[in-house]
Amino acid sequence: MQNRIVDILKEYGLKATPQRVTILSVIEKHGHANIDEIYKEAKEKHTTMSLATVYKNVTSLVAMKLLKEVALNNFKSKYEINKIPHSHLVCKNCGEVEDIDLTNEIESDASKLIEGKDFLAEDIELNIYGLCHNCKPSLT
Amino acid sequence: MQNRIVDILKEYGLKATPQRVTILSVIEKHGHANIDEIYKEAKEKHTTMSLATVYKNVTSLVAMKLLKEVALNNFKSKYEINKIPHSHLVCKNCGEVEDIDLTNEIESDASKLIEGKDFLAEDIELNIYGLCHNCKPSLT
DNA sequence: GTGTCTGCAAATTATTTGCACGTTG
DNA sequence: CAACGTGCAAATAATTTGCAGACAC
Repeated sequence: MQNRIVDILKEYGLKATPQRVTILSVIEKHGHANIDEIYKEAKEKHTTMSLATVYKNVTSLVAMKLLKEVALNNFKSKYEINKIPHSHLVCKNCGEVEDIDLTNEIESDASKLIEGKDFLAEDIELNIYGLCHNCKPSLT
Repeated sequence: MQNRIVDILKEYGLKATPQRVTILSVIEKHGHANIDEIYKEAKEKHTTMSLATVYKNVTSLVAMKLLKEVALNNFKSKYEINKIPHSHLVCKNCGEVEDIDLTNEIESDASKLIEGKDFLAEDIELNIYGLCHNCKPSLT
């Protein structure tokens, strides 16, 4: 598991420092995490971990597309491992993000939408905001 | 035009201060604007306008759903007048946002996606990231 | 007239940077 | 051992807050 991360980092020409590996494994474990969540949890493994290190790593890992930012209404951005396109269920109450499959249908509908527009589409992002299974009962 | 904004504010029980009306008309004029853009342009009409006033107004107008936040990867959130659901073309290079129609097809595909999930969907948000007509020629 | 709103300044929070030192490859 | 990465502290940027005076209604 850690080895897989180390291998991926090497592919990208990045040094597999323990801090960096920890940051990635925290994100992978949770699926999605914001800077503070990453910092808090990574610090448990690595008491010396600094917030600046989290920022620097997340920024560079996003730049090389190993991570992907998930910008959210009302909440701080979360970060996920960049994998095949998928969509998100976002809880308006607690900010939790859950992945769901992105069917090809949506991609093809999206390409219909931009037909005739002078725009070069690269990624499609579908976020569905609502209430997750935990928050729904208490708020409805 | 300004009158329409004044009427809407009254409906919402908000005082139609010149600052607030200006903020809304700046957003309406541009379609989408972030805090700094709103501030900069509103300040031209209203030399005394403070950034805190922009923040306070945007926050409360979003809370009462007259405005809607558009959180963006890599850029500061923009704000738009909250109108019927639609999608966005987001330029990765310059951050410009353009509206496109959200067809019902996408809504129905989205409801298929969440079928069987224990999640109460409220809004659907589709953002297509790529290069706008201005940035495309220089970057491809 | 009064309750809301503004503008300012200060406080808080978020993010970035520079640099000396440590570690990976 | 060379390049890269870390941790700390300081700098900068972003956002929020408190409060006194101004203004909408």
